[in-house]
Amino acid sequence: MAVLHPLNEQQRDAVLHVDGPLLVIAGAGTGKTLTLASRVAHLVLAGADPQRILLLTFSRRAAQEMTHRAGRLLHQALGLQGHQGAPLLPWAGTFHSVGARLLREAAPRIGLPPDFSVIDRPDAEDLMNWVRQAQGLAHTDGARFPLKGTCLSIYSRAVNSRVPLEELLDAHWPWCANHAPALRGLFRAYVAAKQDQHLLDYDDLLLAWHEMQQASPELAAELAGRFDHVLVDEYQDTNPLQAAILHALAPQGRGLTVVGDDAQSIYSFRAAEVRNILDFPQQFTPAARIVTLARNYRATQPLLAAANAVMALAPERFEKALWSDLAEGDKPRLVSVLNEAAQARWVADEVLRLREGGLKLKSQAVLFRTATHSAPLELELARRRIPFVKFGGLKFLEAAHVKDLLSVLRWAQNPSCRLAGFRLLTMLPDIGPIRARRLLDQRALEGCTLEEMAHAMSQLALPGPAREALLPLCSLLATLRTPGAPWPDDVALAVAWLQPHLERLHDDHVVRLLDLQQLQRLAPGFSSRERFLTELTLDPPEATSDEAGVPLIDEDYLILSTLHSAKGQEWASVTLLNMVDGCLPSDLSTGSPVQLEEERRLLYVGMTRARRHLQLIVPQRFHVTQQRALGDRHLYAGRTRFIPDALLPLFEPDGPAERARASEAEAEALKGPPTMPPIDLRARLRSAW
DNA sequence: AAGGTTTCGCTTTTT
DNA sequence: GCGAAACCTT
Repeated sequence: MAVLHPLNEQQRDAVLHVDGPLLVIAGAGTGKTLTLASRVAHLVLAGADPQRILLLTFSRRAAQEMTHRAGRLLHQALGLQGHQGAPLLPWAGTFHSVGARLLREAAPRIGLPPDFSVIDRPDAEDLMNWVRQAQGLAHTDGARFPLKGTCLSIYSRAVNSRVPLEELLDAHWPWCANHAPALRGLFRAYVAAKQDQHLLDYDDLLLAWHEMQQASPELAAELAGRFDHVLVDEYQDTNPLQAAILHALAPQGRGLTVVGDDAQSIYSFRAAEVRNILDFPQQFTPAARIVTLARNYRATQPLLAAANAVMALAPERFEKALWSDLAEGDKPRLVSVLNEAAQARWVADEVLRLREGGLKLKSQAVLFRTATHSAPLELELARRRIPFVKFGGLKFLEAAHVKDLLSVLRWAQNPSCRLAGFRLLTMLPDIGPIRARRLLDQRALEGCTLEEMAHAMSQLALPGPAREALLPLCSLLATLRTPGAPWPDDVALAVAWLQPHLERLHDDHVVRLLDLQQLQRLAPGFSSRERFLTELTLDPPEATSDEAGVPLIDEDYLILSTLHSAKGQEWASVTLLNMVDGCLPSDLSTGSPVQLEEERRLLYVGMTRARRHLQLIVPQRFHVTQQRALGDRHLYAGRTRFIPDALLPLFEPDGPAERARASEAEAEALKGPPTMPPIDLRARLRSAW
């Protein structure tokens, strides 16, 4: 069969496997996507109904990639011509987005309001904050209560890991352990607030899905019966809750395929459990079949040797060494530079040098541990007019004005959403938290007609300007809530309402308005207001439309990305920034061996993104923001502990500092007195206590 | 009661 | 170099 032709033996095994559960251990660059897409195409050719195939991936981007490739394979196999991109796999998406769709559909039967809104992380934090204030936890003198973000992290982890609160606090937030009872009360109130306002946060999408399976065996069976095949990508990054959902979807493991790589598990902070993938086979009787893909088609042997060596130092791992036919190639380079500024200059130089050599900017990427690490490089790139797009970090959707617009649409869609109402009302002149709350308590603004809303206003003594500003909002809501209002004209109306307020509140309203217009252009791509709101919160547009000049689609640009966002991608050339202890592993993640191991895998993920060129940059001296109190704001940092001296033969030393050192060494040999080694000031500071 | 201003404390990774 | 809480002015 044509679909099988380009595959190797193991890949073919994975594609042809029938019936029982299957685990595919797919190392980096071993053709995982091709294999999974081929399996889907093969299933369809063998008679499976695409409507009854559930494909769960980690990100929406991965889902698109997968459906695209499966579609192409099918087209080729069926000898179809051209562009007939039929909606091939309607059930491809993230756990969260699929959960949202299933819940929306089942809402009437499970007591869920059909107009529920999905809220993203910042909104959930706002709500948590609201409840936190209401419970008087905000200003408790003495024992500081955890901030909203921390509260939400604890809540989320409790839900996803299914670990009791006290145990969780002891393990991950020991300094909050004494707040356990207060946190429990807070969470209870948080859940009540969500239910009152018809809101589901990210965790609810999984939790409610799971509860729906548990609450009714009939419903569970019905859900399971809906799909003949369930395929899960990046299984190493699933958490216990997702594992439980999956188990209920395919109790006997029939038609269940999971694919992953334990060496690339990097989401434990989201309660992902490597154990999920390691224990998968034994969950079933007979145990699941295991197919291992170890032949790497991406990188050259020298790059793989270095990556393998880094992972080989991990105390615990699933034995598998990647190999490649591509013997030719350079070792990865370990580049010493003086400081972060020198790092930025070196990277810019190198990027241009490679481009001269014929490598497009788009096939080069610069990766880093945290979004802020790229700041000096971004400045340097802007200075030299090298276009780039950054992935990870701040999202378009998190900008205040974008949230304002979405709040209008959401409040129209879901009148119970006080979160949205509060946000909009407090934007108006002379309306602050108190009046906003009073207005919301009237509940009349939840109505559909102007008359109802006008009544609410008359109940309150409002200053003139507030009254005047409130009217247009009410009339907008009344219009948007009229059944059968034409979509996507809603967005234009909302923008028109928002514009004068933005002009009044922000100096940079021109840029903000441009963002909203961009959003307005996206709207027609969604079938309804509800889909627009839901899909946008579950899959925010990646790149920020910053004023820095967003490159045109056909223009060439360099990729900047966090290591996490680089998952699943590959580039001809990859440069890793700040390969020093404190950045990787991150200072915040050196607490436990488990965290440390995850940082090691993060380095592995970064290194295995490269096809031909791999550069690891080590700034000798770099700026540490936490150390302001010390006069010297720069510190000497050592090379990352994941590349100890023993591994150096696998790397090629490079960089100006390296050359300087080489010539220095030469001079030393002639002169005599040794230079002082770099001092690890931080170790000294730590040992002082 | 709102809204602007200052000061203090913390600072990852993402669906 | 950022957000939340306290402080101060209208």
